[in-house]
Amino acid sequence: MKVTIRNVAEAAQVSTSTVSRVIHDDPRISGETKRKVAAAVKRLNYHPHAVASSLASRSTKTLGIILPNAKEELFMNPFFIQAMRGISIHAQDRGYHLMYAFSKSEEEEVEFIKSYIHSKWVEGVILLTVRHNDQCIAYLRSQQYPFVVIGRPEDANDILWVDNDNFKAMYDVVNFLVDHGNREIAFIGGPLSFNVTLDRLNGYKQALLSRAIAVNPVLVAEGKDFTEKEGHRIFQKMISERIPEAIVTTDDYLAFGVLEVIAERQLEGISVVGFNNTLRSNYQRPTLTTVDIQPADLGSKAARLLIDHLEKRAVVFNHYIIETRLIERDSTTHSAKKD
Amino acid sequence: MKVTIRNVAEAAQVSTSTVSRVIHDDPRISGETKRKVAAAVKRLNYHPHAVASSLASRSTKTLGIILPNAKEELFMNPFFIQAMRGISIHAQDRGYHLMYAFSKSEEEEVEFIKSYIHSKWVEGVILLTVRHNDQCIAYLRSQQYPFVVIGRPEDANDILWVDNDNFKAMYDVVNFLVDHGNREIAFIGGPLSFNVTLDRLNGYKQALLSRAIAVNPVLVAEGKDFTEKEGHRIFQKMISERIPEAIVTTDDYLAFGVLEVIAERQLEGISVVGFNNTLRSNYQRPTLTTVDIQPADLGSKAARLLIDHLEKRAVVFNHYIIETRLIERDSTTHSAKKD
DNA sequence: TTGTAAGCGTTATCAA
DNA sequence: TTGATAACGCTTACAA
Repeated sequence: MKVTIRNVAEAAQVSTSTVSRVIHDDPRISGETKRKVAAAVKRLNYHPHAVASSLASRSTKTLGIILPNAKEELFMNPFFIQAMRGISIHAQDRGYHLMYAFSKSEEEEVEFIKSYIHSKWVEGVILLTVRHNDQCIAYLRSQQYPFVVIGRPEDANDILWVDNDNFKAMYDVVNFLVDHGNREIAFIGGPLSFNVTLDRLNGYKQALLSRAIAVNPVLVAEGKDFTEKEGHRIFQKMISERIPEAIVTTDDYLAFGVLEVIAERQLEGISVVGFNNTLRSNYQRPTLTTVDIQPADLGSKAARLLIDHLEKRAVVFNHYIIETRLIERDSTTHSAKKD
Repeated sequence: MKVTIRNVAEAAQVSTSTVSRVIHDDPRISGETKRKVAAAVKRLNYHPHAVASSLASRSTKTLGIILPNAKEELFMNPFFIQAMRGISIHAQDRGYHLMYAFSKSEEEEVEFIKSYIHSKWVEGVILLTVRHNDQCIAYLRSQQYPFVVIGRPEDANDILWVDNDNFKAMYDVVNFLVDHGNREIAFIGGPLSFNVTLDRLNGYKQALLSRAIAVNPVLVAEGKDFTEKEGHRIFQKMISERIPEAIVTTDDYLAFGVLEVIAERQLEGISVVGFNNTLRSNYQRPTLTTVDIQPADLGSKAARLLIDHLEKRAVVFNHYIIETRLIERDSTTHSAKKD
């Protein structure tokens, strides 16, 4: 019933090693036997047993993906599925398989990683997010296990990572706004303890500097989180001191909060820009101008980096920078029709 | 460096088979040796090599998930990531691993399935969608390979599947609308070639019947697809003949199209209900009343059904029905504030 | 260019 | 209750 390499060998009148070689396209095999074996493989409908092959060759060609412990909310964000898709596309091209697991807490994440590593199922791990003081990164690093993370980790040396250029992304956004005639531009970001926030804040400051606009501290605010509520609170407070011409934020949800205040106060002609191109940004009224971080690209490049590393290709980089894309919508045109 | 079962055996002064038994909690092992071995395992920090174990036991405890070839669009729908999450949660409890792959076309899907099956990596396959005349189902069936599908397949006999009760879901929606004083209720569905559509149409008809309301053929329409555009087209045509008091649809996007027409024509007091609780339904104005199909539940039960089957538990069912949940929002209250 | 045979790290069968 | 030992199906020195 079950056809093994042995059967093929017998059918083709060669040894099992020869069959193995033909299957792996070993160059030192004659065209003659190659044909003979290939024919037998076909005739018997033989397919190598991946598990056996993995055991013998000590290589599973499998990567593991850890999905973060997250509130339902997080999965409303297409980021994850898109990143997983990007990873899958690249992994396929390189002949790698993918395993995944959702966790319920950060500790559980580490447990999964341990189980992946110890059981020797996966040869490398892909982390889809970086946390402050990330336990997973700490563990993987301590084990010297190959892994890549999406997002720039705190200590990026000797670690594989993929991220957007958050400085440049925000730098470009601010320039875009200045080009459109805005000078008083506010910045509302998440906690500055995140690299992302810091990078974007720096991009904001540098862009103003480059256009010879002074940074007004009153127009720069750090949020406690990335929520709509927080965006609302911050902007409400801000306008009691000064009403800017435009606001850049580090997250669509912060921007939604800002838009709410604008609607409530019936402020006019104020531009707002978000980050992440969330689904909602396109259905919000007005639709929100936002920065797409290209999650599928992030995923695909992460897979590439990790596989290159596993296969010890001449890896020049330990990271990739993925281009972002500004998506212009109504929140920066002031031509939004009022429903 | 690498510690194997052999090392543990030597350290504990027993045979490898004894170690293996202890690890698998074989009942016929004395407490004494059990302790001895456990100690050695701990001391040496031994972890079984999953690949070797799989080969010997002929069981990988791994399931494969095929993600459909889909337009970007589809992944805006949280269904997939939620279903994958549900699958993961259950699989973890049962000690199963998961592999996944995105495909670019239906043929490629079949190729993935073949590769999963032939390589013997996975013991069963989970399909997240059913197509009309589904090639994947046809192939898996022809190979007699264990699989489960989310959605009711065309020939549901001898197949494992998980689905909502689409008849009942729509039946309840219509009753809800009747309870709220509506009598002229229209139905706008996708192609009737889909079981889903048919089931929901039947639920609609039966509910009207039960409330002694005649079905008006003018108020029943079949769409060519599930798009916003199609919903718009159909409803526009429908109101040229007759304006209903309420509309039920088989998909949020169809409902969005209907809402558009309502806004354009400034019709008032018309209720609209969608299906799937898409992200957008909650940000649309008015927010859309819709039926949540509980994707995580669908996933989790799919995993359960498949694993039960693989482990040959006394499986009474070849399917599970997942409850739906009606989410009431502004589109059925007529109290929506107009932005 | 091909074959022989020793692993790869477990589990399972059989015997004790 | 435990131990030998032969699988599991393939890869890979090493030999020829």
